[in-house]
Amino acid sequence: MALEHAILISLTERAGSGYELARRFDRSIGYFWPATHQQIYRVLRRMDEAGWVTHTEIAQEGRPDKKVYRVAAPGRAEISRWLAEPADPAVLRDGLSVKLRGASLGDVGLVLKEMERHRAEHATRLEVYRGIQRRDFPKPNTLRGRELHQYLVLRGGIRAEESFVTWCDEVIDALRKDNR
Amino acid sequence: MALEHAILISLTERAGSGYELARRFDRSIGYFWPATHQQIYRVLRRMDEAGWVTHTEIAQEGRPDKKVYRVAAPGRAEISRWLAEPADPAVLRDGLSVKLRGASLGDVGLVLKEMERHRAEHATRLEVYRGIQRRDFPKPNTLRGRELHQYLVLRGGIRAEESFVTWCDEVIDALRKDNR
DNA sequence: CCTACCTATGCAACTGGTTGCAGTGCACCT
DNA sequence: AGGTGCACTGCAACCAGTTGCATAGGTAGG
Repeated sequence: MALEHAILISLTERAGSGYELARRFDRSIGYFWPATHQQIYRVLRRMDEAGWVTHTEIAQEGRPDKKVYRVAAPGRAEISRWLAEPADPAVLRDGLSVKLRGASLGDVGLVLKEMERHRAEHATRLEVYRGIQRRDFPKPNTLRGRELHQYLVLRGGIRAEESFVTWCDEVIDALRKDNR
Repeated sequence: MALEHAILISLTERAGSGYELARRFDRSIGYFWPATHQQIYRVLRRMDEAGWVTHTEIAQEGRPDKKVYRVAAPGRAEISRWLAEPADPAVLRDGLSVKLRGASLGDVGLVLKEMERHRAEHATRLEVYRGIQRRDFPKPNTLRGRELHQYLVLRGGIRAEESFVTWCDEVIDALRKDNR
């Protein structure tokens, strides 16, 4: 179960509250390990009880108090233990492919529309990734250690989105030709 | 929930038992919508109760009896209803990326090994896909309708695996250089 | 002024997916 | 003779993830 570890890793980079973590997940680590705030809160509490993290309550004015979590020694140990065990293969669940496969049982035109919509969404996300690359990693070949690793993960996202967009184009093109 | 629909689509292509469906999922539709036999059995029963599918019990000699399911009219209606509604974006959960991101908190060499292992697995799967392409779709530009759609889904798998393998190579190369 | 959204945490109920087990009979290997 | 593996279905327990809701003050916009 990698959610614990994704949170721990994110917390080593910077301490934060459940809410903040949920935001972070929305725009970085959650691209390949999505999580809702609910899940994050639950896992944080569990890890707190297990002693992997500690929290300090911070009173705020004008906005609700928050609990800022940071990784404790057992949490760090747990990360390196987990890093050493084999990762199971990435899970992909793509309803769009299922639809495409069954397209001829319904309105193919609608599936084509869906394809175009997804193409647009992934193109947007690709631009987001490229923006991050330009802003945060302008000189990739100077990177080392943690920053290099972060950059490489981003590269994976870019590659995945690129190939998704290209695939959509191939599909859209083929469906249009088939329709003529 | 696309598992119902993945099963229905698979059953329109060919009627079959839960067990057979589980096998099929293992080597085709399950590549982008994985499911265990347990899940398939449960969903089949639910769809049977809902009238989306019907089953005939088939007594076999030497091996256990089986229930062969086929799609009923309401099931077909349900497919085309579902095809017309928007698909939510593909979900990816990739523990390997999480590991890479946190690699510097543990033994980077081990993460590199993991990367190589995953690279090999994905290369194998890529070869499987390419084999299917050669065998089942030797002349892609003559395809139309259902076969075209199936081919296009396979193309998506090929593209995804290709880009994954290339990414692994990029990562492996970069980690090695960083280690020197 | 009212609505809507943001920060912040959390409970409760639910659905989807996983794991472990159990039974049965045949085929194959050692 | 004994073990493993395949074909076939299924129960039970569990774990992970989703959805809806509650609370509560602050800010921004129509």
